[in-house]
Amino acid sequence: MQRDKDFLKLTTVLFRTMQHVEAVIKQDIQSYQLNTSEFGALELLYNRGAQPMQSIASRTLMANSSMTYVIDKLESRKLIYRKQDEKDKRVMIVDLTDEGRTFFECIFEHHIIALKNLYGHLTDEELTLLIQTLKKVGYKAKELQGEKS
Amino acid sequence: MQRDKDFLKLTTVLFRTMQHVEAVIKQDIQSYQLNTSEFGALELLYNRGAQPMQSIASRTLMANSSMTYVIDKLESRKLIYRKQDEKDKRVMIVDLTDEGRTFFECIFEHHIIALKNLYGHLTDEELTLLIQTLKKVGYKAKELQGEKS
DNA sequence: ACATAATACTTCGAATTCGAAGCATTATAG
DNA sequence: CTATAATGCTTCGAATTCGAAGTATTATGT
Repeated sequence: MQRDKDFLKLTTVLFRTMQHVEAVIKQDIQSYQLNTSEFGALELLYNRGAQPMQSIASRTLMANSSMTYVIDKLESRKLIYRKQDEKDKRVMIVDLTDEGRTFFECIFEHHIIALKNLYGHLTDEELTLLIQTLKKVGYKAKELQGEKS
Repeated sequence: MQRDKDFLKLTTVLFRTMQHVEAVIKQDIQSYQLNTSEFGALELLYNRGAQPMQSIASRTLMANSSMTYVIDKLESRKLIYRKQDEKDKRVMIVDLTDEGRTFFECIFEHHIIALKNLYGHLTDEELTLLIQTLKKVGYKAKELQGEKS
């Protein structure tokens, strides 16, 4: 059946494309001495303000335990800081330092240029439709995730 | 600029979707006691026959050193075997054992069903266009990869 | 109010991936 | 033909990620 073959094809193309896209983005982000997880955390804090660990982890789709590792590294570079929540002492609030904010603003412009190089050849229609269809696949995948065998 | 925002959006959607898709596919493949790298190697050997290490690594987009690790594990389970190339003694040829071939045939059908659940709600047009546009992005990313900052 | 459960984060050990260095073999330059 | 370079694979150590267990705090049921 042709459709079955297309499903296999899509899987292959998805993995291959992601591999290459990740490499390009990683290369860009590495030039700022960050990895993608660290960049993701900074971006989130920059755009949405201070967050509990938990919320950073869930929004960046990482395990809590991994987030501790990522935040530790950013904290040791003074780009962010932790403070205990006043109301709930279990919660650690993470926020950008002034240094971290300045740093992120500086690299973000460069990052946009890298994305333009990567996606700039797509037409508006391709771009819109790609986002839309990927979302559709993503929703279904997320839906399937919760289930058991 | 709207297009810049769409580039950011595409990046987010791409990573999020991949995260979920990978989780679903990993979940399926894990039920056969394999991980995606192992599955990828088996699939390649099944579809294209015996291969040198090198060629498995490059086709699955993995580092040679990682491939040694993956092939070691599959070999210890007797699903594949290594043999030295006659003509060039540096080269190790990898091939499925009979047991490995039977095993892969058995799991492959199940795998297709998992993919149907994942992608089955896409129309033919969406499927075709998604593959096509992803390829376009992938080619560009691959092209950019070779370059230096 | 108190025992129990739930929650938030961290620590720990394991798995997977990579790059650099090492080893053996083959190709190449002179 | 021989020294040197290139190639193919493996070994090693480091980085990153996860899940399970541990700790501290808060919420809940009775």
